[in-house]
Amino acid sequence: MTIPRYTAIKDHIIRRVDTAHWKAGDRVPSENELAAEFSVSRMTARRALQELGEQGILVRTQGLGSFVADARPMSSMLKIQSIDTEIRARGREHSAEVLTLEQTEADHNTAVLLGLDQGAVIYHSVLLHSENGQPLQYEDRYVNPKFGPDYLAQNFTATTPSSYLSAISPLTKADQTIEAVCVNAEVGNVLQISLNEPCLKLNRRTWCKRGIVTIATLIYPGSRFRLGGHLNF
Amino acid sequence: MTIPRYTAIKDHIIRRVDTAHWKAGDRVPSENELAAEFSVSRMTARRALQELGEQGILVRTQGLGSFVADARPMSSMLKIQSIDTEIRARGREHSAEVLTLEQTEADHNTAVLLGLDQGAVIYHSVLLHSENGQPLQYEDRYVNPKFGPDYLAQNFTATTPSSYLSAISPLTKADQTIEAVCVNAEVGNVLQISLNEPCLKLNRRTWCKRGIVTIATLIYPGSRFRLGGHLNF
DNA sequence: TGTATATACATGTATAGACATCTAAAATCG
DNA sequence: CGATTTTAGATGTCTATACATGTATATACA
Repeated sequence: MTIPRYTAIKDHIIRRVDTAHWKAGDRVPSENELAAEFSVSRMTARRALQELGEQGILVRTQGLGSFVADARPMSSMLKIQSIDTEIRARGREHSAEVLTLEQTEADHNTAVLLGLDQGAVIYHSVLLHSENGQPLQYEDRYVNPKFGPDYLAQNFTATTPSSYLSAISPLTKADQTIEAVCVNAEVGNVLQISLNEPCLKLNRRTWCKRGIVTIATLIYPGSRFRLGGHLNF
Repeated sequence: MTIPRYTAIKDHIIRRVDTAHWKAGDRVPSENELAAEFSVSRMTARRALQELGEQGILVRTQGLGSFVADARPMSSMLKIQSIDTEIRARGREHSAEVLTLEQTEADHNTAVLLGLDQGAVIYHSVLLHSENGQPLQYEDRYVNPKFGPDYLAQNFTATTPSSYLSAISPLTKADQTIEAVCVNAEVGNVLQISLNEPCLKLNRRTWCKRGIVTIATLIYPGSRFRLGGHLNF
C-alpha cells in the first residue's frame, strides 16, 4: 500500500475545499456517505474527517455533521531558512568561520538523538556565521556519516553544512524546539556577547527517508536576532 | 458511560509521567500490554497512546514502542491556540489571574502597532496563566475597542482574551517575532523566576478582515517552556 | 395549538480480528 | 568470526459490527 486510504479521502476533501467547491459552512459528506463513495469502512472515512477536524479544516458536531470551517489555521510556521540565504536576502554579506571539523564518537545523549549506538563514529562541526562581519549564529552540528560520507572534506566557508546535507539526500522532515538560554563563556566569547545576555537556542533534528541525518544546535544572540513569522488563517 | 476509557488510560499515563514514575526516554507499556492491563481492546489502548503522541508527551516509533518525550514541546506552533486549551489538552489544569484590566490611551509605539492615532482609547490587560499552579505565561495585551467593545466586562479567569476576541470577529492573519530576553523585576516576580533567567518573548499582532485587532506580548520562563514544531519538506 | 414522543441520521465510543511494516535481537549459515 | 536470515514484538492500516449519544424533524396526543 503506497498511501493510506484515509489520506486519499482527506486529499479529496481538501481539494474540494481549496477550489471553493465546498465553501465555509457547507456540510461535507457524512462518515457513512464517504464510506460508500470510497468503498471503505466507516472507521476509515471517519479517520479522514476526524483528522481534518483536528487540523481545523472541518468543524464536526455530533448529531449534525461535518462542516467546512470558516477560518483555516495556518499551514506554514516560522520561516527558518538557511542562515546564508537569510542574510543575503537582507542584502548583507554572509561569512562563515570553521571552528571545528572533526570525527568523533557519539556520547550517550548524542547517540540517542541520532538513533545510533553510543561510541559510534560521527562527524562534528562548529561554525560561526556572521552578517557583515558581526557574529549572528553559532552552529554546533553532529552528522550521521551514513548520510554525509564526505562531510569532513567540505569547505564550509563556501557552502553551509545544511545545504551540503540536503544535496546528498533529500530531507523529508524535521522537528525542533526553541528555548531561551544563557551561554557559557566559550560560546559567548565567540559570539562576542556578555555572559548575561539571553540567547535563542534552536535544537533541530533533520530526517531523510532512511533515518536521522543530523542534529544541530543553533544559538543566536538575543540582542541582534529575532525569529519572525507570518500566520495565515 | 461517564468518561471514555481511553481518557482514563491517558490520565493514568500522564500521572506516571508527572510523578516521574516514568522518566524521559523510558518506554511506556505497548498497546497490547495496556489493552490487557485495562481490559480494553487494542484499538482503545492505541487511541490513548496515539493522542499522547500527538500532544508531544510521548514519542512513538513503529517497531520500537512508545517513549516519554524528553522535553515536552508545548505546541505545534502550527496553529494559534489559546494557552488554556493547550494546557488542558496536556491533561493539566489551567488557571488565570487578572493582574490588570483597564482602559487607557495609546502611547506612540502602541498606536503605531495598532494602526491608531496616538492618545486613542484602547483596552489593556495583563494576565498570568498557570499550569497546575505553576506560572507559565505572562500575557500583556492591547486591544482595539472597535473589535472588542465589551472587552473590559469579560471574566478572563473563565475565558481567555484570545478566545473572546476570535469569537467576536474572525481572525484572518497574524505576524509574530520571537526573541530571548531577561525580564524586569516586576514580571520576574510574577513569573516566580530569578532576574537572570532568560525568557522567550513572543510579540504578536493579530488581524481581522477590517484591521488590527490586538497586539500581545507573551513571556514564557525559559526553564519551564519550549516551543516545539514539526516541519515537513 | 402546543407539547410530548417517535424516528432518522449524524457523530462518539468500543470491540475483535486481520494483515502490513518496521526494528532489534536471535538464530543460522558461510 | 562475520554476514545473512529468521523471528518476535511493536506500531500502522483497515474491516465489520454494535451500541451510545446528540440533533432535527415528523408524528401523535391532550
